[in-house]
Amino acid sequence: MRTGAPRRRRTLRDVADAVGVSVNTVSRALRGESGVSAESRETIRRAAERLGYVPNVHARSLVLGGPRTIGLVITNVSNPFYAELISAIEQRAAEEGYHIVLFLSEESTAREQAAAENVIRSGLDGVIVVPVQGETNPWPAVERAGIPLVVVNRRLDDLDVDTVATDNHAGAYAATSHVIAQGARSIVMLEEDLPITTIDQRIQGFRDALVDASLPLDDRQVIMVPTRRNDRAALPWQAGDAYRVTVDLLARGHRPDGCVVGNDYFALGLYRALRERGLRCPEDTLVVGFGDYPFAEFLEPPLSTVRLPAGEVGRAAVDRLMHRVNGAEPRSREVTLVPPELVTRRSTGS
Amino acid sequence: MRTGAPRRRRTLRDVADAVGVSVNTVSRALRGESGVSAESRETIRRAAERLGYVPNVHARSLVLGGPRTIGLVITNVSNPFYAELISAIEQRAAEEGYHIVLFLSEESTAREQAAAENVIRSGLDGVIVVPVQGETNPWPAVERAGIPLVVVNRRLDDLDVDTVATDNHAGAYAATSHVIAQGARSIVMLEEDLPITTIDQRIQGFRDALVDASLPLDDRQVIMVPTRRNDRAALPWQAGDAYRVTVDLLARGHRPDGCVVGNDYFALGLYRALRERGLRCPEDTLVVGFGDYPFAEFLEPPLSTVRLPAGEVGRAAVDRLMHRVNGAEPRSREVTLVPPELVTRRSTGS
DNA sequence: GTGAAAGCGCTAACAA
DNA sequence: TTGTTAGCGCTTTCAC
Repeated sequence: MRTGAPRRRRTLRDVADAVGVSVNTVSRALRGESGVSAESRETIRRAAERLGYVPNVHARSLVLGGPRTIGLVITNVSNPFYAELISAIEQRAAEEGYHIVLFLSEESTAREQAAAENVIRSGLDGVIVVPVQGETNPWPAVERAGIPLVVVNRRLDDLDVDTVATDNHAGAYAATSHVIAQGARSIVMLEEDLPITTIDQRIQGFRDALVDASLPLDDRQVIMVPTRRNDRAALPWQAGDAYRVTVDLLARGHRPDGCVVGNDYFALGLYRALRERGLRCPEDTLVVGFGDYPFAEFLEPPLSTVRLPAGEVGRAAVDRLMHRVNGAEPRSREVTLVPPELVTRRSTGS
Repeated sequence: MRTGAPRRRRTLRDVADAVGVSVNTVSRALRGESGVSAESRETIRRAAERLGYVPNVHARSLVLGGPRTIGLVITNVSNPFYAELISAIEQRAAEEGYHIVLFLSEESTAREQAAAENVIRSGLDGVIVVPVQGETNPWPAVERAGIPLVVVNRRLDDLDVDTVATDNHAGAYAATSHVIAQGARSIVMLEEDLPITTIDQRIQGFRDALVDASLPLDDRQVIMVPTRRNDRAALPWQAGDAYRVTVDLLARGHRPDGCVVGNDYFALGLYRALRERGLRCPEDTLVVGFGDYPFAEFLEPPLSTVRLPAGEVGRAAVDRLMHRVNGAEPRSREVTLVPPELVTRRSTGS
């Protein structure tokens, strides 16, 4: 039980006064610099301890230059893609001597807005962001505040900004072409119902592959799985929602012989729905996922999927940001597109 | 192509001199405060822009008090448990007005050491850490530097420190008792070969459950899956390694009728090994996992598993840390144990 | 070995 | 509306 007013934080001055030496001496003593008698050093140390002296980082940073810090604004950590992305970014940034301040937007524009404000207020040296792409776009303001920005994994078309992303169109095109090559003719695509460029581009890749193969294209072939990202932080519902959508599809009499799904969680739900209807994969329906999540290879049947280059994307984003943080040309925005890789397994008959 | 020496960073002073007003006026103009004529404001803005003036955060922080920041040192983001933990911690910390600086140790003592040094150097307000528990333990030094510390998910027995963890013993005990209740008599446990308390305690829980059920206990019932965390950041090898270990086990003629595995990835490998041998789950062998990873419910058969309270643990850790950061009793360490929850599904015959 | 003084770049009181 | 004066808490000359 401590009493009294929440007293002012102790400073070097307080310690100095208590011991009866100068501020300078205390500073050097506490930092272990030479040029202080062993005796006074001890006295000072003890006084500091007793008073509960804690150095003021901001004052020190002002003189010495504080740690360099970049913000990382991610929508969701539970997505294995982002997990790998974070890991790569943290590692590369650490190599460059930068700290990472993590903000989670959870696909909410409000939280994204708050993150952007914090980035500006804290004056971070730069920021890497996976934008929510909702009604609002707080990132131009960050650019205007002079904070270098790199957008990752999604495109911000209304903002002329450095971007590093997966080539989702190519990924979806390759996946779709693959199931066509394996004999599928009636193909559906399942995508999460999020208004983001990532998904737009995948849908386009799907369509282009069908068209290029001279297969008929019907809008109903692209099925949107309602998103729930706004409700929950984690994503465990993804498999369940894909399951329900697929059950519904099958109940209406559809019998696709090929399925391209927007992420590997969806494939889990799809597998279950197919099993329950007595449909076999790959005999009756080929399935290809997106992400190559750690479980994909161990499903029954092992899941063909588009492996996303999360590590590469992350490292490229840091490199790009470092470039600008270190004062390189203020105006030369570029878009880096990293190609994904199709991994074929038994779910597509390989 | 820019020439000349890497010139000093611009300050308010520079802008003020350029325009011919006082530093103060520039400050207020740039911050959009009232009490500056629209005219000079524009002039000042333009001059600042032209000179490439960027405010010095450290100086501002010194005056205003910078953002409060806590460090979060995690071993691995690819583990869904940690993903949820990070999410919960970030959210709760944000509510309290704190930023999160993320350090990834990847189960490497070297990186953990570096993280600890950075925490001290940066003078963070506090730190939440999942310790590596290797040869070295850099955390006492952090405590000594006066930085409040909360250990999460593992116990640091040689350090008297606030700890928030899952009750792993209880989880393993419950899981094991459950498969016993479901009829298993010859039970094995698969655990990752990491020298951490988490795993020690689970093994103990497993043993205690067997003993309490008067079942024979043999050291070979606990099978260690070699870890590879030191090589790779992500964890996609976990399923594969568990697979190999299980194949080996079955090849040696063992036929356990119950398996308790240390994480749900292991269950994936186990499932495959059983399938290949023509063993059925749950008919021939009951399986229970740890983690309730997002895919667990959608495996075939759906996986019984111990759901870990990652969110609760994370929030409790932040609360505990806030307590100390806000200057509460310096010496009253406590260990909070959050109970996990057994989720029974068809893999144990439910 | 120690202290006095200056200054890091900014904001805030108070004058003018 | 603007400028002057004081710090914020620390490190760093440079005397003594």
